[in-house]
Order: sequence, then C-alpha cells, then structure tokens
Amino acid sequence: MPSLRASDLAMNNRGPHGADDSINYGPLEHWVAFHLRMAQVVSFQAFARLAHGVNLSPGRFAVLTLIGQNPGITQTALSRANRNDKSTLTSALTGLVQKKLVNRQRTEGDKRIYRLTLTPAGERLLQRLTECAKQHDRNLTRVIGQRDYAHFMQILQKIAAEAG
Amino acid sequence: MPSLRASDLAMNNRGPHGADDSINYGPLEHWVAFHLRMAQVVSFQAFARLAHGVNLSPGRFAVLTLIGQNPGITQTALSRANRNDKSTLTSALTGLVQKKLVNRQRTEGDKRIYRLTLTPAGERLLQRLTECAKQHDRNLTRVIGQRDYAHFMQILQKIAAEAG
DNA sequence: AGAAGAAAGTTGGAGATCAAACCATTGCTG
DNA sequence: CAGCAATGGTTTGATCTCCAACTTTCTTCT
Repeated sequence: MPSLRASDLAMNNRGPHGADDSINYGPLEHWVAFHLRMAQVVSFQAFARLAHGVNLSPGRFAVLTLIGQNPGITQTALSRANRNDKSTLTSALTGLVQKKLVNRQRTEGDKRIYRLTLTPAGERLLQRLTECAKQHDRNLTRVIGQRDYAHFMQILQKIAAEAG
Repeated sequence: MPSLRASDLAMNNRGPHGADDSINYGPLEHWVAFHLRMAQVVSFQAFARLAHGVNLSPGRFAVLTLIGQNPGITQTALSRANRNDKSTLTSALTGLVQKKLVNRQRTEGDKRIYRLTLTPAGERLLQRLTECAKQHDRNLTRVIGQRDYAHFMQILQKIAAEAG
C-alpha cells in the first residue's frame, strides 16, 4: 500500500509558485483553456505520484472503475463514457487482459461485441487505486477549498457537457 | 421524494457525442480529477476543431505563444513554463524549426543554451491561432458564465500552483 | 430476401508525452 | 586551478492518444 501524504500534492521546489515568475505568459494568462490544461496536467502528475507503487497508469484507472461499475459493458460504450477513441480502448484492454485484470468475453447474441468484466485481481487493484484517488481528491479539495468545491465541479461538468 | 444527488448534475448528455446516460460512473462522479480531465479533453477537442485548417496541433500553440512573448527564451525555461519535460520540447522544437516557424540559435556566451525566437512565418501563424483561441475562450466563457469566470480561473490557477 | 448502411472492434501510422541515461559546458569549492 | 556538481539539451524507450481505413456482424429498407 502506498503511503498517502498530503504533501504528495506539493512537488517541485522550483519556486514559490511552481511556474517561473519571470516568464511573460501573454494572452495565455487570460484564457481558461490554458489554465484548464495546466491544472489537469498537474493533477494528473500528482495522482501518478500517489499511485506510483501500483503497477498501472492513472489513465487506466478510470477504465477499470467504469468496468467495475458496469460489468458487461462493451468497448464502444466504455470509450464514449471515458471520452476515448475506440482504438485507444483496444490497446488499453489488450494490456489489461494480458495482466489478468479484465475479462473480455464474446457474447451469445451479438457476435460483434465483447463483454468486459473485472477479474478478482482487477477488483483488488481497483480497490488500491480507489484509495489513491480518494487521497488525491482530498488533496484537491483542500486546495480548492470546501466552500467552492461543489460549484467548481458543476462548472467542470458544464464544460464537459456543453462544449462537446 | 429523492433528494438531489450528484448524478443529477452530471453526465446529462444525450446524442452521439456526449456521455451515455445509462453508464454508472460510480465514485468517479464525485472526484474533481475525473471531471477536470473530462473538461480538459473536451476543451482540447473543441479548440482542435476551431484550429482545424491551421497546420499545427493545438498543443504547439502554447509553445509558440510563449516564444513569441519571450523572445530568446531557452528550452528549459520554456519547458518549465509549459509544464513539459525537456525532452518533449526537444521533439516539439525540431518540428517547429523544420517548419520554419521558430529560430533556434546558439548564443555568444553560454555555449549550452539555445535562444528561441519566432520567424515571420511563426508570427503569422501565431496570429491566426490566437484568433482561434480568442473564439475558443469566448465559447468557454459563455458556458461557464460571466459571473463565475474569474473565480473559476482562480481555482484552476491555485491547483496548478499548489500542486506544482 | 437482398442490398445498403450502420455499428463493434482491429490495425497501422502519426504525434505527444514522460523518464532515465547520456554528453557537453559551466560554475563552484576546496 | 583541479575536480566535481549542476545545468542545458539530446537520445532512447515506453505509453497513451487520435485518426483513417478496414473486417465482421447486425439492421434497415425496399
């Protein structure tokens, strides 16, 4: 089990604010998309650090969770839910199946589709990653502030829903 | 009467591009990092659509902007400003130099560093992409709502700063 | 029923990205 | 000033991602 410290959200001792102050960001400074990307990159790296001991990349975590929550889901439904291309899922799943974390079974009826489920090992790994995610979320919540948390989430969801 | 659940706010998409209603997102529903990634992916795709005619990927746009705003910047400074690995910049820049959009010149003093500047073609392309970015930001602002815009930006910056 | 079209999944090719090992140059320190 | 640590950049190798083209299997329409 990886140790979960709040300080895992704080990494580089690069400067007081992370980025270099002497840099002129120009119009980037005022654009949401830029800061959205920055925040996402940093969040991703922080999660990767938390999940470091676990032999699975952060990106696979959502896939594992979605399969766990929706046993028998198809690859296409999974790709839509995760905003991924179908082909991205193909390669992700061959890896997960190879690691014996996911079952991919052909069904009786429609011969095109696979039904995805977690193996027991997949369930166990999902448990461990879920603990990392919980800690990660606690860290983020602390940064955001309890008061703004729900509102912030709402806006993120609006962007994902309406901008797509 | 059922009380308001988080799922009432989320994933209410219908249609070919949105997420699927019938999917159970489980704990992902409640985690900032997940929605942050979703929003970023959607925003990225929207920008890519806007910049479609331009022969340059959206990811390079920030690089171009930062060089334009900081002529003579070094690769390492650029990589820090853009939260990229040094090696990522190496490949990005060889492409940009090849396309005659960026100059990469050795300097008089320190023989290790390159000084990066935009070529005239780079400036022109930056102008065009900046127009796309402005439109993209207008779209996002509309989705977020004028009232929440500044506050939302501030939280994103806090995440990027405190986690990195 | 038969043809046309849509849907599930795979393949191949391209581009980003990171991490670790590496080279060259610079600067610090005893 | 000699040696060694730090810095700027590149290389290599591994992931992850998308897109376009393709195969197989339904579904729909006439």
